[in-house]
Amino acid sequence: MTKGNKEITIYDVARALQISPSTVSRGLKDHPHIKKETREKIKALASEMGYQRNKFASSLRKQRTDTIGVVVPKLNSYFQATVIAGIEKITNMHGYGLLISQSQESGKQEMTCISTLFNSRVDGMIVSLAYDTKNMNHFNILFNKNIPVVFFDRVADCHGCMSVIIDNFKAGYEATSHLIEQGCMRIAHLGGNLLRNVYSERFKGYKQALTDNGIKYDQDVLIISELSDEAGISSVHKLMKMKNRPDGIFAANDATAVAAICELQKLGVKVPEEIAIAGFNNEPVSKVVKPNLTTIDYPAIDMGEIAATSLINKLKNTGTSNLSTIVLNHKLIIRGSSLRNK
Amino acid sequence: MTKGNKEITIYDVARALQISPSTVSRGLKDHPHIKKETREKIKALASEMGYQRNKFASSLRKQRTDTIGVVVPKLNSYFQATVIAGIEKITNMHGYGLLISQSQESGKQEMTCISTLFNSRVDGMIVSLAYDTKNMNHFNILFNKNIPVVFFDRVADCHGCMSVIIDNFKAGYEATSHLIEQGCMRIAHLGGNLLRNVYSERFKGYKQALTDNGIKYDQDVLIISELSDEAGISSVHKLMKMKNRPDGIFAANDATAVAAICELQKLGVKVPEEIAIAGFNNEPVSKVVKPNLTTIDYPAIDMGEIAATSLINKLKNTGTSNLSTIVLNHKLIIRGSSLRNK
DNA sequence: GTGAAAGCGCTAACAA
DNA sequence: TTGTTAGCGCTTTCAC
Repeated sequence: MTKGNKEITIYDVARALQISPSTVSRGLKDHPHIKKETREKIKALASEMGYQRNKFASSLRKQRTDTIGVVVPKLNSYFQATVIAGIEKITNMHGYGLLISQSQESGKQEMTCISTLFNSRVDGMIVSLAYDTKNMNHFNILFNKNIPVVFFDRVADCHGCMSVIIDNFKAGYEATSHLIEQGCMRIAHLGGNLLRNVYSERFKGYKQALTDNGIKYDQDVLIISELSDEAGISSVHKLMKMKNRPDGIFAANDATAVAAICELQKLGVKVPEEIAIAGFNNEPVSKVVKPNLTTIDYPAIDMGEIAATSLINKLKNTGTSNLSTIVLNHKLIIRGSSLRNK
Repeated sequence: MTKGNKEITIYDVARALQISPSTVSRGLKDHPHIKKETREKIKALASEMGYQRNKFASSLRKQRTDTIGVVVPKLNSYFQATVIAGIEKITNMHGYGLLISQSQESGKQEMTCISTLFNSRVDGMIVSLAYDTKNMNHFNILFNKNIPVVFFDRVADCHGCMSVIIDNFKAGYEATSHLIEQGCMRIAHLGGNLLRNVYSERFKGYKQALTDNGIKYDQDVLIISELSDEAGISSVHKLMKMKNRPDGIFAANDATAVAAICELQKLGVKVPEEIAIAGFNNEPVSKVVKPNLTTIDYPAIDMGEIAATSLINKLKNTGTSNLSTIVLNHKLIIRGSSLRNK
């Protein structure tokens, strides 16, 4: 478009057809007022002439962009990429474009993303919060203009935004209970920033499971980190140095759990015999590590599709758009890392 | 923007300042004809009033969108996400927006992506081809309108498009030579679609290394697949059924190599003693699998940055924008999966 | 150094 | 069922 031959406009089509531009405009979008015959003619000629709607003129006029912004912490996980595939599927179906950006887990970068997308005048946004986002002030520009936001996975409770999540409390409870069933008496938790719902809920579930099974919660074996590989490794060292070593670990994500397994093995500790381990997310790597990782599976593609559908419903004011939270099912996947020989 | 209070425009700023809209427009972009003093005043008030440039009006008028389209095969790899981070960094610096889409490794889906981005009137595009893209016809709409395209990693030679790649031939040669040095005499190759430069070059390098070391290339141990986990598994079965089993495997990506290692171990075959293995890409999983995977590392972030920089140079007609191919360095990372005890 | 004015291509209220 | 018309907000040529 920069240089090449000039674009075909509705005026060109109108002139060729000896009708008015507005009729062309209407015909192109199947406006019911236009005679079917005329519509067909318009569409046929338009496509023959290679007409492409000019989104800028249209957005300018309509005060809508038909574009949705997406902000995820990182793109490089199977989970996120799959959620996005789900979002893409739905938004494409409804003729929305997608502007995707990554906050790189940084609250500061997240502000930039939000503000960039805001300046691009997206109609709505789908967001999963960065690891260290402290408050939601940077969303105010959106709320002030009534730009709807749907959160998924890492959500926040604000301004009645919709959220799509799983029951992280229950999942944490189940993973921990499973470890207890396997005979663990002292279970460490490698958790994330408790500001994030996903991590605080998983932690609460963990604690509740301990309590319900008569095990005392011990703060010494709670290790909060950014849940990286390195964190997994250093956490293991910390735990192994204890006089009172844990015999189980529930990690809030797979990366940390996997790093922990590898490091434990390096230290000569047997998994699951000496320490049983469970992770979270069912990333593909959980099937590579030996023993395979017990973890929580949750439906990334559905999360994306549902988040997108909710947002579009809200934008179009159709469907049941005032649901505030949608909770999807998760599943505990039991594998070798936690299964003690029976 | 949909409903909320109306936007501030240059007219509002102009009125408040008792000057003309054109002066405001110029002042905002530091046009040299405007007195410095006036410029400052304009900018101060504009930001105070919360003015945001309307990109649609601007694009409509300028016939440029300041937006770049990106098409990658899949988002869910460390490599791709990192390339994109590199692209984002550069494009943000230059005030370009980014439209990202995934072809899901399907040539058909790739057509849709290209055409959607084309309809969004991106100024230029950065592309890594899908697994099974057969021809480049769907790029013609871009070439016809002089929309510049930069390819990275999975590139194609067409219309003088720029490409950012590594020397896949050399990398394949090195990986194979390394296996030979470790004593492998019969090396299988798990390759990808030879239509893709990356796979054909890796294959050629493999073949050349065999030849240079006096090993006869045997087509029986070349297995072409879509390089998935499943492909790794079934390939291993196929190879293990042979009377004349290979003692080494060079896989064209890490996923396949890792799946192969796991499956071999399941079958009771020792890696690297009985079969030495090398992969490609240095995905994080290569450090999880036991033994750790020997692989080729290449600079994803640089690839993204360089691709973006080249494209922007081309768009702005600055820099050395007529380079056709940029080749980055790669590195053979030797790990346990190929290291025979010495 | 600043302003007036035209127009980018589309949509929708209103008119016919 | 179709046409007329008035902008959406910005940029830029031309004039002063």
